[in-house]
Amino acid sequence: MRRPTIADIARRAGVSQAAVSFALNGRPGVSAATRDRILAAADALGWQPNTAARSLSAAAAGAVGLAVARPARTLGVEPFFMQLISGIQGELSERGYALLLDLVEDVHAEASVHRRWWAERRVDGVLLVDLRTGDPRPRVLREIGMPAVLAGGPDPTGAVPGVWVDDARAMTAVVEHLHGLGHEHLAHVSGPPGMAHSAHRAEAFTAAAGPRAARAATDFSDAEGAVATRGLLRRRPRPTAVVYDNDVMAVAGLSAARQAGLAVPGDLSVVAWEDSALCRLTHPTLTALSRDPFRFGAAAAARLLDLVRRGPGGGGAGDTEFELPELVVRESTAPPRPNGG
Amino acid sequence: MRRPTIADIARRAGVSQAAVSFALNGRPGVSAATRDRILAAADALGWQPNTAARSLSAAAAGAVGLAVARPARTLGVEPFFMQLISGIQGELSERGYALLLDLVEDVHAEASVHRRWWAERRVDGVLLVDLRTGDPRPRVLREIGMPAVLAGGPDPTGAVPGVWVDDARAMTAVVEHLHGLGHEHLAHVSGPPGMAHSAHRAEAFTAAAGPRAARAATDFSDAEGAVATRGLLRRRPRPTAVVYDNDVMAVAGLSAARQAGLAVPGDLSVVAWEDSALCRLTHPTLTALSRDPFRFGAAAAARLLDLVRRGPGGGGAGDTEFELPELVVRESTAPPRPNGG
DNA sequence: ACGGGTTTATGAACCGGTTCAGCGACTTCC
DNA sequence: GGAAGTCGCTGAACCGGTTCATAAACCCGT
Repeated sequence: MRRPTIADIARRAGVSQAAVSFALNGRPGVSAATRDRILAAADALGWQPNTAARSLSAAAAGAVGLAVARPARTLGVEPFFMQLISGIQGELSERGYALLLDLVEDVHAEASVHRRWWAERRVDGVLLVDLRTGDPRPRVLREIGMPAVLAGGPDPTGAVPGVWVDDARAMTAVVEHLHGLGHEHLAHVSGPPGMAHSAHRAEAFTAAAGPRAARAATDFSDAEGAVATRGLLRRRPRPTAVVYDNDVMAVAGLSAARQAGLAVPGDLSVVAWEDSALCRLTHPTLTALSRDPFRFGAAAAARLLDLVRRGPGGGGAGDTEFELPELVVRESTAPPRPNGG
Repeated sequence: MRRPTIADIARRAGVSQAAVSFALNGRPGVSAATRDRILAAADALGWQPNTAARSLSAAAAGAVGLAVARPARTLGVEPFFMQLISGIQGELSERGYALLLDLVEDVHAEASVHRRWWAERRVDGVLLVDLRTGDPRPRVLREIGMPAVLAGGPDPTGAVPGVWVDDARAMTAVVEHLHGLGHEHLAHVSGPPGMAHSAHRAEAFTAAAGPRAARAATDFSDAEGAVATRGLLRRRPRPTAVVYDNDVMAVAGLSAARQAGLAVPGDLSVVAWEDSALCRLTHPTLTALSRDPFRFGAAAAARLLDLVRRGPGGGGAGDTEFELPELVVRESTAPPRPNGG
């Protein structure tokens, strides 16, 4: 019960291996009648291409990689990633590509995974997430010449094309919403300043809310989100609204505020950057900035496959803008109490 | 700037390709001196094996697959999965294996992904999660003869070896803890009865808490967790403690209880089956059953690689028990109020 | 000095596809 | 009717490793 190969098909259909290959790949060189006979034989034998053999001659792996450099602890809690992966997956499997996943320590480890994958010809390209300031990855990728797309770009060095969201405009919209409700003392709990998108948002926040608005940086974890919240709430004037850079920290901030004896949204309005089930789990439910990570992942994957198929030097190095996230207003934002602050 | 191949190494070291292959794989047939020369040449050229070529002759893919049939929505919220994957990943990359991930609709789609992966020789084996009652996957896997390990077994059909946790014993421990606190009216919010481990736990709950204890089944989502909670709280006598089959539902239940005007743990004690950051995010923090998904994943992956290396018919079909989860008591469980119920 | 055994190295086949030069047979055109 | 072109198909090389039969070189004891 050996796996059938094209040789078996050729024998059964009474043709050469080359003819079988042509027929199976829908290229000219065989008559319609012969093609049908070959396809019927392949079908009867239950033939499937051996990826290794195909990769070897085609010099393409039929797979793309995603290495993620975040502690599994944080990764797991953020629904964002799974949805992103799910979106990527959908796009890939539709075109017969597989997804290789690797969870690593940091961006340097990620860069070496990329190197290895490329050297071993395990993947045809990679997706990048979480660009850091001074990130080594774009440089490495350009050096080895592997196709790559940055989900969450744009890459300031321009080495890697990106699918990106206009965080600055989104942040402005959030701040305007809070201003519109009458809030004057805003605060922002950001992720690590080393992450490019985090830094962007922080800048945009300051630009929109004014240089005296309160800010705190964290590692995106619930723990630091809570600590940052406590710190901000001790300030005078006390902020009446906080924007959190992810959903997990917003939930943690909610708990922290409650423990400090503050009502949400009465004493404090809360906005989460990423929308997810988490934001609907809490009481009150959280106002959140909602983008569709599923479609975002799909867009990035599509862009990558495009790049892969174009081959090296195929142009199309530009960035693609993804739709602006939408602010979903729920229970956690309201006008500040007149006696608050 | 072509990628170096063993032919290049052979030329540089002045030996045959076969000698290079022997040297690089640490097998006998070359002298120590020649071996060193070859390794130096390989190093100088920056050689890495081409996985496709290696797979083709070795008839091994150097990768294992994980197809998950759960909606991305639920998957994302449960930290469990990412940690599990992270654990799997750690074990795999240590031994040079890659992980293929696929998110699919249901177990039937999963079975066809398995079929395709195996036919294409993309993977050497797969990991299974979420065994269903009457699950088609063990049958298919046995039919095609692909190595597989069930994370969360055991498989009642015995077709697939599993790494499993004694849920029944764990459930008994939880119920005893609640009994010990003085609770008499317990309830259990389980996952879908179609999931084997969920069914197991439900049975164990009934065995330990008595046939009249309240039970509700859900799809593991926060939404159904909340609905189930509201239903249980309308019962008379009202349960004073609820055991949730995952962390997400426990959090949702917490909100539902609060909205119903009940204090936790004063009026209602809450236990979550899976421990995660989520359980520490809430207020009060949740008492939870904690197993280490990271090490659990690692154990399952190790078992699979073992099976893969043993080759077909290599025996070792037995199940492996993983350590019993530990009950981490936090703020959400306390003795019932004497005037409660 | 010689037979037997071990160590070291080689050439060539092989894994399962893809691809291309080449070759009949058949059509087309003048 | 013969040159030119097209169509359908084949044989063989090729991708980059692994492996095995075989041979050359070396070691040993007698």
